[in-house]
Amino acid sequence: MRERRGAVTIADVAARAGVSQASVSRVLNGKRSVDPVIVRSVQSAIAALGYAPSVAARSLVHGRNHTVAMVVPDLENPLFQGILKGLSRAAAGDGYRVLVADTAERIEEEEATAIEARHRCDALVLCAPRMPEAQLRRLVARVAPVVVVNRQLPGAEVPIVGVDYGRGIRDLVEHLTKLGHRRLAYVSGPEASASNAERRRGVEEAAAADPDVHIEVLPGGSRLDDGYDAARSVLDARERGATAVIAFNDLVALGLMTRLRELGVDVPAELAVAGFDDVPMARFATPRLTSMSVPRDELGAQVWGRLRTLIAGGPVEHTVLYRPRLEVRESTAAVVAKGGDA
Amino acid sequence: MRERRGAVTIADVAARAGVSQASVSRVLNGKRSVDPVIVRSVQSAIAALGYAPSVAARSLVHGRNHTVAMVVPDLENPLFQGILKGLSRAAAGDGYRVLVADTAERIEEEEATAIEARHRCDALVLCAPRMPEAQLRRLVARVAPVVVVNRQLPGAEVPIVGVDYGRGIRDLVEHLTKLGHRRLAYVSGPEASASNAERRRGVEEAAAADPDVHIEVLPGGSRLDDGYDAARSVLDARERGATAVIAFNDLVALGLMTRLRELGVDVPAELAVAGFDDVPMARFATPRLTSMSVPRDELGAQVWGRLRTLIAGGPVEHTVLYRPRLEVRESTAAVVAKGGDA
DNA sequence: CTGTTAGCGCGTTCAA
DNA sequence: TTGAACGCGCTAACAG
Repeated sequence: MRERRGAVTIADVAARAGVSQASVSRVLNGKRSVDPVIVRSVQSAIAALGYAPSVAARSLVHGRNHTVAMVVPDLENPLFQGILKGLSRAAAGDGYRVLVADTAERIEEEEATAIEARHRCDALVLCAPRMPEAQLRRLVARVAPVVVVNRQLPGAEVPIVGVDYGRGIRDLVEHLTKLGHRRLAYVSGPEASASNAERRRGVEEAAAADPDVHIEVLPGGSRLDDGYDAARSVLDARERGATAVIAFNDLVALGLMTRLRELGVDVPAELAVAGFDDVPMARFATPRLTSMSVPRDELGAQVWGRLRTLIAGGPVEHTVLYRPRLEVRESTAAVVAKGGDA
Repeated sequence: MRERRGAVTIADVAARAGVSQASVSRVLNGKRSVDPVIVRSVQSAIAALGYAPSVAARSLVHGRNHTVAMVVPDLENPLFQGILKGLSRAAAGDGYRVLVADTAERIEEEEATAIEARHRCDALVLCAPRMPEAQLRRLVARVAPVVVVNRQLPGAEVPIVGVDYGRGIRDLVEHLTKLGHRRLAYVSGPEASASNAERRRGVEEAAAADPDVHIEVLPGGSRLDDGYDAARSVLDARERGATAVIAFNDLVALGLMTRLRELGVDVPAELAVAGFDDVPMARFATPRLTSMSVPRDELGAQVWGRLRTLIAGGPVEHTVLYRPRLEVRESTAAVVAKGGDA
């Protein structure tokens, strides 16, 4: 791009090598058989002139960019960061690059951003946890090829790569109930977030599966501050008998633990706390945070695999959901008989 | 891109509106004055056909992509994440998008990656903290327009946006000496890192400025684990009289504090700890981590400003270095008279 | 003010 | 095997 006017073109190479442009093109693309003599002269001409093919011209001819875009609401989110990293590295292996289209949380601009990004790229990765489902369906049909991250979209012709949050939550609840916890609290994530909805479903299923288990849902958020601020309502829940808390994600859990420590609440002795995502910091918290591990980079690699198939004209591959892995650490311990409460 | 063969082109619009392609083009670009009647008919044709201009064709004609690439060694790094975010949002405001070129720590491929990325874009942002200076100089000249992040490059014709690490460290040392600390330790970052070198220079200058102050340099790294592992040597330094530690960055500081807590060393009573970068978690650590705040997003915005000027054919603007701001928190406190040591 | 023409740089027929 | 010619979709001259 921005080939400073007068950049060396294939014509210059052809002239210097004394052959036609077509021959140069063939050498460049290894097409057909070309006389070895010509090959050499072309190659040396290329080297001498420092020629590099014009990406723009190639794109125009092929209708392909070798670029894909990833649409995200917030680059701050560790999950998306991991996916971006995994995606960009995997794609690079196939000569593709990744464009970031950060919508800065403006979900009303998400659709337009996606469409615009699609015009510049061969395919899209859509991370739109809060876009209304109907809108997402329409969008997906319009911008194909596309891979959707972390959302269910029943019946839609689109590959989905994500995390089985429901399953993760159920596994986490099981871990806690095995430790003797019966009354739990779930500090939820952003209201409209699809992955939060899945977690809540997991919470409900877990509660429904065992009549002894009760899970209270508390408002929360997705960041450190949200967890910090949720301490108040968490402690209220504790008054009502809760002995363990599951946070929407690790950031919330870490923020919560910070506040609890300030308030002199001992984790896990007085209250067990668990997070979700297993961010690096989880292992370094005090106490070390029990969490559900999600293979962030691997998700990105899987996304690329699906995308690549689509770009090559292949079929919509099956949805793949990673089952989070329980990482038991210090923040969750067996429930302790508790004195004087109702 | 990937205009499915047979996408609607400007010719279709022209035909439907009963005008020439040139007229359509004019309407599209608001060039010259066009008969309002034609404008309307073209617009309705565009709407009816759902026409969207081909980015590839435009790029070929203009020699511009409206895309810039950011080359980074590691997307995991909070600083680069912040810059990417700030850059991508600022660039979006001018209709530009950002391509990420993650070199996956392979510094030997950095140059090739940068050149390749440059072919797809109108300009480059180079984050190459470990690239040898001579190589960087050559590269910068070759891929212009380009902005360099977080490195000094005396005499080179390139805008630089960065952080004044030396100044930051000196301010931090001053903070500690005011608290009565005289013997400090600096847990350094990656060996070849330019920003680590600047920090070390800051350390030396601070020590040179005050004969009473001694600063010992310890090996370290850039991640949580590195800080955790550095605890051993930090404690050795403490045996030698050090009462305060400055870590390469917050991650290292946080990892270090985790280990210290495990070992029963009280921060800040027995040892003061300070970090650098002021990542969100710093405020939520226990104790809350004193750190030097760096405006990550703002850096990205500044980078875009410089890049935009360059793309528009403007001059190489002055280097801008942000002076980190001291955020005093709980992890640093006044030195306490210490009993029985040498 | 509008239409015609000529490329932008490359890949790809189709003859030779 | 090679080269000439055309077209990808669009914009910028130049006439009219």
